[in-house]
Amino acid sequence: MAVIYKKLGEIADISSGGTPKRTNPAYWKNGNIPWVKISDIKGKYLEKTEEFITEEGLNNSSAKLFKKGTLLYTIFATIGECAILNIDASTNQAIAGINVKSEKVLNEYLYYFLKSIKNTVVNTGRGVAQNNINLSILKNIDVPLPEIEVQNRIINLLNKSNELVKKCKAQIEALDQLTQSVFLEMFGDPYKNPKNWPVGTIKDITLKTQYGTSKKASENKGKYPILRMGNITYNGFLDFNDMKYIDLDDSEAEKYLVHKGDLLFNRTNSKELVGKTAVYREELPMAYAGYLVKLVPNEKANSEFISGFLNSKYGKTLLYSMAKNIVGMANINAEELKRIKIYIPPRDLQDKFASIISNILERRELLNKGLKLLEENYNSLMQRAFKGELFTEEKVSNL
DNA sequence: CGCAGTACTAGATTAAACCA
DNA sequence: TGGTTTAATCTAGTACTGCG
Repeated sequence: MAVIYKKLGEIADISSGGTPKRTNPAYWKNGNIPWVKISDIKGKYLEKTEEFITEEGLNNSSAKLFKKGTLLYTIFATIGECAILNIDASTNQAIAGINVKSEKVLNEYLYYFLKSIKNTVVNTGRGVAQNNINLSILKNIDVPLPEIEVQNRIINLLNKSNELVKKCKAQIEALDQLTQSVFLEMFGDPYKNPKNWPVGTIKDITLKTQYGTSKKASENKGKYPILRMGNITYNGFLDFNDMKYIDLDDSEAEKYLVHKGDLLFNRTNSKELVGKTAVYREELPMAYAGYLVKLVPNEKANSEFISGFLNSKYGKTLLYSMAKNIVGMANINAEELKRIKIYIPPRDLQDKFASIISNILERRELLNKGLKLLEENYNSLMQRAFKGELFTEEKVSNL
């Protein structure tokens, strides 16, 4: 039996909102009507917003009030994000509200369907500086409409698959937390130093520091991949997606290559991100850019320990307070980095910590691979479900 | 004349280049 | 090396324009 298709415009009312004048405080001050912006759309359900507008603002602008249960769909700048309203709220013109009016369509079903065609919709976007799609594109989308029972099956299946993805992410998150708690357990609170380790500065455990190369990197040409600030994550990992390349002659290679066991430190960035620190754990050396500092520890320290220290809550707070914030950019130079006070536990204990970390990282790697599979599975289920490959009317009636 | 559509403006943030 | 300036990018918000 062929699945019936209907236009989204036939099964739902679709309209977008508009922003009340920001210059009129009467529209915004002390408002109690939730105001949804694109950045509020994060998960499947939208529970709360950052801003609110007033009754007056709602009535004197093209802002519209959408009821709980409305599907929100972003149509401007960031296209194709989608969520189900779990509260009554108003939106701006970047977000369309889709109100299902046919009882033959389940809200969640439509939600998953819209997610499954995101790429197609995004590609229809037009615009000079920013892309946008208009409401008629939305209204023209063909929606496959199987029986409610089939819709329910699809919803359940995708919910389950999505749940697995979420759980896996939570496990990875937990492992990252574990790194922190292992550090605290082994060495104690860095501020109180309950185990009375000798105290010194980072300088005492540093063999040398070196700024990276100021050569311009190229998109694809060059002997070495080059690490830039974006490659260090806030959590202290290296992200090798989005690499550029560079050539170094032999005399520069020594200075501007980072080797396994070295520490990388981001000296310039916005105040929050200054001091991002990660251990370089790869076998093959890479180049690194001038706004990163390479720190090679001496015999007293293992870079995993220093990284654990700087990535601890204490370390993050300290770095934040140290960053000199001038015209939006903040700095911590190599000298300041080396002046940071740090407790110095025995080297063998630090090495033990490093080997635990390496175990955790292995497990993390496995989980990441698993996560990738789960996500692929989720996406492929989504695609197949709406092509009618998973459930047909006959199959359901036989079950 | 109201409203949808979209070009334009602007702010926040991040990344990279520059210069003493 | 170190710090400041500039560029790029991403996203939110405003305000015309033209159509029904």
